[in-house]
Amino acid sequence: MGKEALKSACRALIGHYPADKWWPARSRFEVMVGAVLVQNTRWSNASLAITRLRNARCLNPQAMDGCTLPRLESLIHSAGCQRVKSVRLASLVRWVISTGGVRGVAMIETSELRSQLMAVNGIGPETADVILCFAFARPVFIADQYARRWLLRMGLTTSGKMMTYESCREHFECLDWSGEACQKLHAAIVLHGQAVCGRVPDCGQCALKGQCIYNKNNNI
DNA sequence: ACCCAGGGTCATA
DNA sequence: TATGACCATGGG
Repeated sequence: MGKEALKSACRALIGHYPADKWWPARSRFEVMVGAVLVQNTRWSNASLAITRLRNARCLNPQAMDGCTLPRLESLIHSAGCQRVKSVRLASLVRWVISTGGVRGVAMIETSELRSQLMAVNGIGPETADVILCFAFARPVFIADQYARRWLLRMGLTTSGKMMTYESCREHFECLDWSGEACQKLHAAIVLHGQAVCGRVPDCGQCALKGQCIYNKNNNI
């Protein structure tokens, strides 16, 4: 599949799944917190935890830093893996504060910011890219499971090798879109992935109907 | 009662 | 370097 074909497929997908302000958050810090809480978890569960944090006035770096670990655990309980995620949030907040707060973080250049995020305990490639894209509007592609399935279903098999996060990301480097465009693309990929109900594509159930690009070369 | 979701880390081989 | 166990909730 050529670059132009990929671009046009992406534009088509966004056209079918237009999502303006798809990531619901009132601040950049809230996006960062949400990115950790939603790891391997449905958004509905992560969202409940965010609401509890907000009601407890802990949805800012200073307040969260003053939170004890047990209290953090109970506040984010609904997101699951609370013992793991409370430690991750604490690590994240520590880094944010030591970097000069959210304003300080925002001044760091993208590739440097990515490696600093990845150095924080609990932040891997995907969470780092989510934060870069949705909290700071940086032009990065989020190569999550939905994106990998999407590529595979369009016929991009990686000759026996497994489709890793990085190998998927490389396919989209040619896009060179704005941060806002990357946000819309990720939203559309996720929405479409959810619409076809996970592993088994069924175009009858998604908005693309018969012309679903998932099924063009569906071999999963 | 099972199954899984908008992952990442750590221990093995 | 590459799988596997583990975390743990709420909804289907």
